[in-house]
Amino acid sequence: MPELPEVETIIRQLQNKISGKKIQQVIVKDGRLIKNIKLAKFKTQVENKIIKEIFRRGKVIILKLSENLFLIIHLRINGWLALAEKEEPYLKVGFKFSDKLMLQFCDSRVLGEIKLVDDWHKLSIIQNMGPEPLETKKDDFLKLFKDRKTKIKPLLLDQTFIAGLGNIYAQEALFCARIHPERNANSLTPKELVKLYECIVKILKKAIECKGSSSDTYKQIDGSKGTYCNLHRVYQRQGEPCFACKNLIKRISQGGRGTCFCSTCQH
DNA sequence: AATGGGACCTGCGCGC
DNA sequence: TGCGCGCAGGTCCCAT
Repeated sequence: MPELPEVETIIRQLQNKISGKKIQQVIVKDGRLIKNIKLAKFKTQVENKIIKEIFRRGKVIILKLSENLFLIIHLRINGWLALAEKEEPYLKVGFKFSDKLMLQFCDSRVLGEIKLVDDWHKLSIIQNMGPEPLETKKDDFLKLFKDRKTKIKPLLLDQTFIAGLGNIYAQEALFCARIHPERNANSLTPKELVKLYECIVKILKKAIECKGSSSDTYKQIDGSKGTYCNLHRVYQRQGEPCFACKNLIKRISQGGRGTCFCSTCQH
């Protein structure tokens, strides 16, 4: 799934490759992804605009265009971006430049989102979003957990609590910190929270270094894979031996989503 | 505030 | 071999 490290990888690569380019033509293969604006208007508004800046907030990709327009891209579960001349499989919306390269939003499940807004700060997903884990100091991180009674794993997935973690990195961080995913957040000791903080930072940085996890459809913009999936310790490893203790990794369902963990190592 | 469910979607793997 | 079912999960929305 595209989570913080995958989205960070994408925006860094886009910054190098498409900053300053003019979008000559918008190609829409599936209009369902375009959410807040009529198709025809979307095309006329985006065509001939210049890409001024590329950044992200949480998992949201934001392209600042000329004339103060913002193109908002959310890959959700299965989306990926490609930069190529040739049409990729599952191409849904393409942005063609004058050199024939095309930024391609591909999505096999059609759950992704594209919006065009004049102020990205006003988007509700942005307004409700919790802090960036890599820009949060340890003490501020610890304060977030005060009075939170919910279970720790679903809490880490909650983007209004902390931004950017998804099902892969939440599970990996909990294993790294040796914390059981069903623990109530307010039962964690300061020592455990510090460990969790350090694990989240360490894992996200390492995953960015590896250019993300290509467990599913995610790829880099040139089509190559991210290699952090080779370092997964629990995600999708149910029934396989724990790398630390050899006991079998378990899988439970929390809030409708799978959680893999080691019941021996994580308490 | 917490929790659970459904909706959005389609590809894939499984059982029969 | 082929069909149908259920699962995968990010986010939003509604109900309890």
